[in-house]
Amino acid sequence: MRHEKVEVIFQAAVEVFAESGFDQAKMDEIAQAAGVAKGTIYYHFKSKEELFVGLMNEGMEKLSDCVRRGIALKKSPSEQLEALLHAHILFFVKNGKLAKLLLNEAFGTKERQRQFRTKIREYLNLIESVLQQGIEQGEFQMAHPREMASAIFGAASVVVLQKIYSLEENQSEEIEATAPTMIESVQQLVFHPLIK
Amino acid sequence: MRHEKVEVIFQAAVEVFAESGFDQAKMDEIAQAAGVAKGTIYYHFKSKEELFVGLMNEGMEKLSDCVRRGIALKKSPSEQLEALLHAHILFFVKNGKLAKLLLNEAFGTKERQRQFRTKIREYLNLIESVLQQGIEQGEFQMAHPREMASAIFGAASVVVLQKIYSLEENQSEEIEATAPTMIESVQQLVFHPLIK
Amino acid sequence: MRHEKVEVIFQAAVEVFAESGFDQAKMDEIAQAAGVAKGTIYYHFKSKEELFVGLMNEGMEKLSDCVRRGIALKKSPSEQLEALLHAHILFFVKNGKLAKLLLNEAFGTKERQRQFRTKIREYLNLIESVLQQGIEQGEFQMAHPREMASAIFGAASVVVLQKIYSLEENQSEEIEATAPTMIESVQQLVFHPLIK
Amino acid sequence: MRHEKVEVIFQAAVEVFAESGFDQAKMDEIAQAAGVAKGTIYYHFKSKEELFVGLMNEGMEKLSDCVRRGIALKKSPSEQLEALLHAHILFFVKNGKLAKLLLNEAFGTKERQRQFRTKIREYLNLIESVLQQGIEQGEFQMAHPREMASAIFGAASVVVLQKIYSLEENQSEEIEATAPTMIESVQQLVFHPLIK
DNA sequence: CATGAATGAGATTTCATTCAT
DNA sequence: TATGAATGAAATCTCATTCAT
Repeated sequence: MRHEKVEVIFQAAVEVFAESGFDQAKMDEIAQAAGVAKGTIYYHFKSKEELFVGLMNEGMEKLSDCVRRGIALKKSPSEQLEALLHAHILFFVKNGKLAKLLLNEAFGTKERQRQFRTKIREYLNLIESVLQQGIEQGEFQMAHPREMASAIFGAASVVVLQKIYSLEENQSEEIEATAPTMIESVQQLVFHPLIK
Repeated sequence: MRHEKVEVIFQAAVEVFAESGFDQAKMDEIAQAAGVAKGTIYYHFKSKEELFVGLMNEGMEKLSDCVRRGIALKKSPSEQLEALLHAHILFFVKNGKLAKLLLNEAFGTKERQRQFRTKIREYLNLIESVLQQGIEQGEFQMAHPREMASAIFGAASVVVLQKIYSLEENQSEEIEATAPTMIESVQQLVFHPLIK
Repeated sequence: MRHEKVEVIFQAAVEVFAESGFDQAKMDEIAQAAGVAKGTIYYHFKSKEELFVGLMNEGMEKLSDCVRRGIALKKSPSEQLEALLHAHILFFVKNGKLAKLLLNEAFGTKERQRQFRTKIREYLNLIESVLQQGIEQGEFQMAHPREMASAIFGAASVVVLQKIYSLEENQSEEIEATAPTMIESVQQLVFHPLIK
Repeated sequence: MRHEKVEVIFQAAVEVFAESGFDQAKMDEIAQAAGVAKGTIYYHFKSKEELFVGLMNEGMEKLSDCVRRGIALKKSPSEQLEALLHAHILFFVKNGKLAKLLLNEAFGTKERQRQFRTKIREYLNLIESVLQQGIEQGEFQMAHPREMASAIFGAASVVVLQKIYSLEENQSEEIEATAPTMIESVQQLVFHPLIK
């Protein structure tokens, strides 16, 4: 298993990065949150950037794993897509910090952001491959699966993000209770026409 | 009309903020890009934050106006929604800088980000009101119009953002040519089931 | 003329660098000695290294100028060499700080040290050219003028350095009074055999 | 005999200190070069400074011994001085690392540097005593043997140092081949007038 | 004896902001 | 109005030293 201190630092770093964003996050704050000395972080990570990238990779990895597991149980592409949306939203609901980081830090021209987008690109490819299979098997019909993947990713992500922040402003914390509502909405968007 | 220098500063600031994000953007850089002295910015704006907020407000204002104009021409809610998506995507395609800022800086706990989200909230209300009207007039059918508004906003925004960055990485600049593809995809997502 | 603050910073920097060496010299200390804020140094110099290199270049320039002026008045190579030694030692006596920096920081593999040695190399070439002329005009006789230049440079420099530090340890400050002694010694070394 | 690990650490430390200077030398680097853990160095040496001082003392000791052995074989002061120069230069040629440390770290106000200079002072006394004997026995003639000792020391040391670095820049490694040239030059400087 | 993870004091550098001109 | 030199608070990162194992 990973070194104990590294784990603690990771935990703290997610919190702080998610709360403040990369630039506003202070290594001091992360150290304090982790209950270690600042130097300890630098003993285990070469730089703030490396710590961040490690975090991101792990986060995207977990999201991917989680979604893949959800998909694996299903046969047909439409069931798989349904499971994908379900898993994606639930994951973000349970890992709100990562959701925040995702939209806060995924776009931009810095190296760390490019690395991040590479991981997102991989995740989008996963979505796209489900769509593609649906098309091939005659279940789905669409002209641009790549764009559709982005759109679905955006819908499912922003729905959760927006909910997180609006609940935060009302100081309400019961986001998990709203998960079904969000899942239902995105699934309707994808599977049923809005128009009667 | 607005003071000439203010206009120049605004122009430069959008560029720089979009390219670097709020924190990494340097007042020096903005001043240089605007061709004025750093002091001049502070003569017209109280702080970096105020400059940013001014920018955001103006940007969201423009987006709102643009979308409202698109809607105004249409009668039925479904036509209005179609026009809204069309206008939204086209606006982001033509104002990529704002699109970048939107997702880069909209989420977070800093005061400027909260102000930003207030504007986004207003824009989401606009979308929601179209959905609501559709429901009332029996055109649309959905359980959670608020969540649906977020989802649609996310889909339309992320589709453009993802395209912008993927084209940038290929050093291709013809994003305008891809607008129809993106519009078509999001409109299908909203109006037609993916499933045959 | 050079900017006033730049001059002040230069002055202070020579003191501090000479006293502590490059690594032990603190920018804080230089700022305090100069009576400016630390940021001011960085407004005028990109880095500690750049400040140091600026200093070195100026110092070696002055030494070169001083020696060249001494030489210019003389006709024969032997008179020129005599004047060179005289000027060199007197310069180091009057600019002890530079003398310290010279031997403290001229050797090493860091970039700043390489730059420094380039300047020293130029200065050694000056000495060598006097020796060379002396050989060509039949005044001097030696097999290896390049090595001889180094040796003469070392003799004249170390004599002063050693004196500076030995006086410092006795807390005596009258180094100027000892200049003739040193000049005489080195000139004897160069022009007269030790052996009767 | 000295503890095995201590020997290894000493070896590594000379390398690293010579390459980087005292301040830039990292204990980590020394430990790695020695193939021991960092803690091990601290088991054998109280501090970085103590390690350095130990090194210096040993180095100057060796130089002294070497030169003394050279002198011991000769009778007359002039032959002794000749042997001294020969031994000094050869020692620096074979122990370039020490030569580098000598000029890099001998001057300065830090405690370790003062200790270092004490050793150098002793060595200068050795040179001076040869000169003094020469004067007393009527072989030499000079007004200031102390200054002359410094000058000779400087000449012999800088000649080698300058050669070391100039060969390094040309990535040539055959310094040993140039030893006779250097010895000849310094001996001419000391024993024969440059002037015909 | 030996280790290497952990520490924390302290250094360099950045940059929003101010203010005298 | 406009300027840009000056500021200083604050952030990242380094590394000698310690100490539990």
